[in-house]
Amino acid sequence: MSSLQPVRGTHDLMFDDIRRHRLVQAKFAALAAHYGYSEITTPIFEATDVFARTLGDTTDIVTKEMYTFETKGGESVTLRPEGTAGVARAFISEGLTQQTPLKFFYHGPMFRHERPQKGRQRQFHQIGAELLGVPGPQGDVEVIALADHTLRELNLSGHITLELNSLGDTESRAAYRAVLIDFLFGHREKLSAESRERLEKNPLRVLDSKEPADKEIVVSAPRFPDYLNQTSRDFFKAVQDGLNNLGIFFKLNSSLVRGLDYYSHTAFEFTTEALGAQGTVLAGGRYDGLIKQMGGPPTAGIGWAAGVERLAMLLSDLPPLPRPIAMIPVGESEDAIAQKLSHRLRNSGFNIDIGYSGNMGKRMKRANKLNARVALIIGEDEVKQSVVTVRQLDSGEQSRVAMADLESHLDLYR
RNA sequence: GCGGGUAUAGCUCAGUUGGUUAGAGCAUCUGGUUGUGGUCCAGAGGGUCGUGGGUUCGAGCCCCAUUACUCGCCCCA
Repeated sequence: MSSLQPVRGTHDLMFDDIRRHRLVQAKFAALAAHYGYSEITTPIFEATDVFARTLGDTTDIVTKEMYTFETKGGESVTLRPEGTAGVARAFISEGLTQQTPLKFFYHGPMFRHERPQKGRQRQFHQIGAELLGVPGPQGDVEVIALADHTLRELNLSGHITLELNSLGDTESRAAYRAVLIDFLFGHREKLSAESRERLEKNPLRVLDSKEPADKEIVVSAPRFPDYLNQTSRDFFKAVQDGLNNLGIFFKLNSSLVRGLDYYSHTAFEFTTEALGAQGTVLAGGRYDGLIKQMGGPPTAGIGWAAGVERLAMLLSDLPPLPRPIAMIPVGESEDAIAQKLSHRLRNSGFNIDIGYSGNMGKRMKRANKLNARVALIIGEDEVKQSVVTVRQLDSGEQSRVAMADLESHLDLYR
């Protein structure tokens, strides 16, 4: 056991792990393109303000989880803890504000300095989609449909449920916040220490406290839906109708609160029981105020992000790896011709594995381990007659094929 | 940041009340087969028992510290 470890909360991804990640990315990328979204890659770090000013001064992400450092020029930069702020920044700095509606999707690493846990790492990966400049509920419906479709495409919809809530517009939220604070203050003494702190920083969070004592109080708390104004109510209704129209099932959850400050109206989470404490697999919402807050023109926005590690853990079987054709020179004198033949076959689209050294037995073992379908054996005899011995590894049958005819003979295994 | 659990071979794990030279399976390598893999047989290599200290005649085992992993809290994808 080596003492050389990757930095806490980071992981090397290889073999099946990275294949799972690729599968998630590839299926999502294909589907997003199908919905008319185009890919965007924003920098992995941004000026610290991009995150600090938008995510909310009181959120844990900003107060204690950001990887922030100073550049040689004295500028404060931060490794991105999430994807939306960067896309919003690009929207403004690339002068795209006249080109709405815009539909973007992305994938890539994110960084948060938290205590690692199952499904939670300091460097982790997200896929996400953002729809900019669509203020109406059809935007919410489309974005949620893309999320739902992505999960279905990954065969995960079975053990995942969609939870839905509305945080209302600014006016509704302010109104509710006021009565909620009022109510909670009345029960201040009975609240848990954590919730008393939440009361100061982010009162809505008290609603999904897991403390039994808190839960008891929360049951009789004023309910968010009752404080939505007519506009917010109509909007939420339209989103629900839209989802019903598409046959997408959801569960209303009035205590669902998104962590980041920039959300309004629709908030949603796809959750599972299968990942312990990290049940949220995909989450998002509407953020109509964000672009303006960052200095752009008022622009509606809605989007979501999903944790690739969490999705990857839920995937069942990976598709099998392609079976290569093993090129096996019998001795050193056949190396050159084997290499030349491999090159020719690779150029015609065949998947060729050529062992780098070892006697024939070793190379056959390697071919077997790689699950090769066919071995191409080239020895002195074969070279003399310009043929190759083609051995089917599953059946053990073998025959000789003229080198010139190899491509057409192997066509089955392309 | 707070709490619980774990740490023995490349991997998964045994290791009795503290007692000789720390084991198994899988994997790797060699040979049986110098032009034929998978199965089989025989053999080999591989360990500062996470790290540092302590108790003891004696520590993989007990105690303390520390690090990593892991699960939960907080928070979040």
